[in-house]
Amino acid sequence: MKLTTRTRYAVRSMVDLVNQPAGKPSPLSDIAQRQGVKLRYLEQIFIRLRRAKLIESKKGPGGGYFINQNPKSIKLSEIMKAVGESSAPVFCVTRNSQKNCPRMIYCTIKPYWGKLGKTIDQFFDSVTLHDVSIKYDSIDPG
Amino acid sequence: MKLTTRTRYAVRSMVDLVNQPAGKPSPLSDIAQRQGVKLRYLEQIFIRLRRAKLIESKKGPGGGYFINQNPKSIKLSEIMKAVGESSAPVFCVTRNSQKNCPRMIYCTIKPYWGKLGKTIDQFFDSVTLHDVSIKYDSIDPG
DNA sequence: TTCATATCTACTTCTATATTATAGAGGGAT
DNA sequence: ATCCCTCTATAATATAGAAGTAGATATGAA
Repeated sequence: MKLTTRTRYAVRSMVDLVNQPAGKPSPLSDIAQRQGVKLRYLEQIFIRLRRAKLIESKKGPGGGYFINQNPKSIKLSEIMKAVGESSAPVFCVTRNSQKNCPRMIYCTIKPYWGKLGKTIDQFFDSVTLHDVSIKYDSIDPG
Repeated sequence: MKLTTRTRYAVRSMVDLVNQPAGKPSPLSDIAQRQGVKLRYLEQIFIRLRRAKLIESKKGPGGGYFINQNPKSIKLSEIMKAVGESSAPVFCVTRNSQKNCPRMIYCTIKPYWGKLGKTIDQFFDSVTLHDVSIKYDSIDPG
């Protein structure tokens, strides 16, 4: 049950942006260097983030990417969605592809995969960009 | 966040075994046919399940695989573990590989990936083979 | 006009998963 | 004893999707 690097880089880069001076664009090359990620790869990720309106961009010298909203208002689930990561643990629990599985009528397992997907969804919905940007205080020892 | 086919086939095949006459070995070729999975692939999965003592085997004519314990006592987490699926969403939250990530000292995200992993773990720990073998009664509409 | 930046499209490489293949070991039946 | 059925083990190959690379273009500030 691994996350893709696209997702991980996306979250890391968003945290990186949060830590930059507010309103000041960061060139992607700087972000790539700070995060130790190849610029060309990060480009593709940032285009998605921008299209999802999670970040804004400014072209030309002095340009770059920046966040123009409160990190507390951005959920991880939005970042996931922007870069195309799905929480569905199997293909058959997403709405579109239900019809493709010939077992769906009598499959006794599927409802549990659905539950798992929802559990994961709830996690991503409950954690904000702000949360993952600050030092974690372990309240519950779970 | 997809499950591998190895995991899915493992769970499906275990359910298949539950539905066979108790104590009577099922030849793997039959299971493969019923499940629509290639025998050669299923062989590898079943060896792992047997090594984990989740199932037993009998060689020779009339032999095959069978379950010799209560499906209520087998957790999905045991099946996952047997076939090598991990709930860790990123490599750095498993104990062994912690040392490999140079960011672990100051990374503010990692604790949340750890939490996600635990959440997934809890799910797999809370669902038994019996659960996924019977028709699901949706009690909570969540 | 020049340069720094983002944006877009396409292509290549890589790797884990999935699949196939080959050989062997054990055991029941005749 | 021999045969065939079954599991067991390991190796080789194929595939798909992720990861990474490249080239060309658009935009805007100085």
